[in-house]
Amino acid sequence: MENNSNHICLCPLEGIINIIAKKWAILIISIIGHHEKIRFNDIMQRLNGISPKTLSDVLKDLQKENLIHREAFSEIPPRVEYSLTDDGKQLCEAVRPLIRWAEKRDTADKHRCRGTCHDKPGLSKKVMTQKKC
Amino acid sequence: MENNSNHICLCPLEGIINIIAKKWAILIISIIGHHEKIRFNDIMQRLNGISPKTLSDVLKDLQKENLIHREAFSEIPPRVEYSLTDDGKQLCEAVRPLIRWAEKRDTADKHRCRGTCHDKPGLSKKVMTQKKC
DNA sequence: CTGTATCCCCAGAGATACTG
DNA sequence: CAGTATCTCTGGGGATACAG
Repeated sequence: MENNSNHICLCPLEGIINIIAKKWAILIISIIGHHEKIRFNDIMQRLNGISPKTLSDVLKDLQKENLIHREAFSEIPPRVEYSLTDDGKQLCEAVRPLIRWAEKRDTADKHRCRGTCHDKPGLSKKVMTQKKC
Repeated sequence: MENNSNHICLCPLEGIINIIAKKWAILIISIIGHHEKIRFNDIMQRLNGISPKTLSDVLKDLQKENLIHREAFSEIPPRVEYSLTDDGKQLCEAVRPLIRWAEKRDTADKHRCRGTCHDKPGLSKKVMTQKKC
């Protein structure tokens, strides 16, 4: 790749960085993106170890960014379903190459993700430990 | 249906999150990716306000991740040139849809990027080609 | 020119307990 | 079930000065 003609403006990136740089945001977007609708606790379980507060925070952020949609049912017990907005779906798509790249890199380099995700030694603590692969 | 039929593996995401979630990482990757080689201070200027320490930190991270290549010349004054490795180039490609999405969103929504990136003081003309919004 | 070496600060992430 | 309410604490990021 060389200095190709298509320009790039880094300014918009500042915006998305505030979104995707959130530790859990991409994860959550991806998870919701792979379900039409998904409930709070389901997300939480899939994120293995996220605290409800953190999840709640990110969820609210994503709502504010108009990336996810929140639908609450006035039932007992309460039920809330999250889904992607159109913007969110587009983001999810845009993120997919990134995930592919990560997967390729991951398996090519060290086969980290081979069903042993639940006990990975020595991964940085910033990293979440996923259990399902 | 929520458990096994439709899952994606989020484990690889751990890796990339530690990379792209760094506030400046994607920016830097993109900047380097749009130059074959670029020097420390050039990056710094384009990042409008990053401190040398922060830049240095991220740069080292990216090196460690084998995403960028660092070539130092034993000259006086010293010269160091950064470029993307193959992995870095792939990442740069993978990130592009994200940037496009961000651009689209940006201009559609609020036109936040109104030329602010055009007039950073002290930028040389030759890099202005990429600064088009 | 290309970085280190320090010091500081606060937002983000976690843990836990509690509520509508 | 779906979240708040607190409290803590770490480390990323900034500023500044300095070194090779």
